[in-house]
Amino acid sequence: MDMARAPTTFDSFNAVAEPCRRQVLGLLATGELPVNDLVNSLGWHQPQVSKHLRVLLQVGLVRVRRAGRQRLYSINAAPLKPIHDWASTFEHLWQHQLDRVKQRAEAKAVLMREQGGVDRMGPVKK
Amino acid sequence: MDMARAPTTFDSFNAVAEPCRRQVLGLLATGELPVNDLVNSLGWHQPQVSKHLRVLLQVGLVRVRRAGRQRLYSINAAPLKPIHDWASTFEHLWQHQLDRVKQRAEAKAVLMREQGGVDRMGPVKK
DNA sequence: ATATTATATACCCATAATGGAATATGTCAA
DNA sequence: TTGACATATTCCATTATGGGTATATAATAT
Repeated sequence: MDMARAPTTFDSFNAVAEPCRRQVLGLLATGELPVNDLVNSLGWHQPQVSKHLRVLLQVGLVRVRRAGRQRLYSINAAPLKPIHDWASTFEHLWQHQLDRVKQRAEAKAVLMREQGGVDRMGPVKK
Repeated sequence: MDMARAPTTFDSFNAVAEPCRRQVLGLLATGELPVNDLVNSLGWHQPQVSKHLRVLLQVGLVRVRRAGRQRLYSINAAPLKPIHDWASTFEHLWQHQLDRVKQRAEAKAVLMREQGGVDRMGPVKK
């Protein structure tokens, strides 16, 4: 009865979920750019670029400045911080997981050294 | 002519764009939980919870384990790392921005101390 | 076998997003 | 003014979401 899905302009999480928009931000990370440069770098149709920029603008991830007949877009990374912070909340969890993977790998390495086995699953032939 | 929007199950970026799903992950961060516990904690309808869990499962953000007639869901944070890493790419940008804000605040504070002015915009009365 | 509990799926609806193509707006030049 | 260039907006078709409600499936208890 209400929204089908949070609009892309709802917050930076939604705006950035679209891979295209992440690409745009990636390019803008190097500095201010006019729309046409983005169009050329990305190889997309100009309206598409403008539309993605509009979404980014609405969530405050980019700023615009007019220079003659072009509009120079620049990044404003601040709204990405909440995303980073939120993900950080879970950092210890994937660390542990990676640790476990690493430990298992090391344990295997030890076994190999001890028994001179081969790095392969299954029982080791005696 | 193709996808209207990347499916929520496309990657963790999209899965996590939905605030509800972040809530679920938040609860699971404390440990394995059966669906019903989530339903009670969140106060949503059970099918809704199951559906969100399904999306999280498809992008690998949760694992399931059967225990009798219940299914115990646990978090698997690994797919959040790419999000964290991606955001980190821009960290220096929002740092700078924050630094600039802080610097401006400090500069203002200095002026206030020097001239005993009031924290207000506009020209300072001589 | 049947009832009960726990969870998943199917169906409906309103909303909206994406890319493409065409067109509008705005700015500068001649 | 007219034309060329830079960018934005509108319209279209396709796709899929998320909530609600009803129902299916699975496991346990009686």
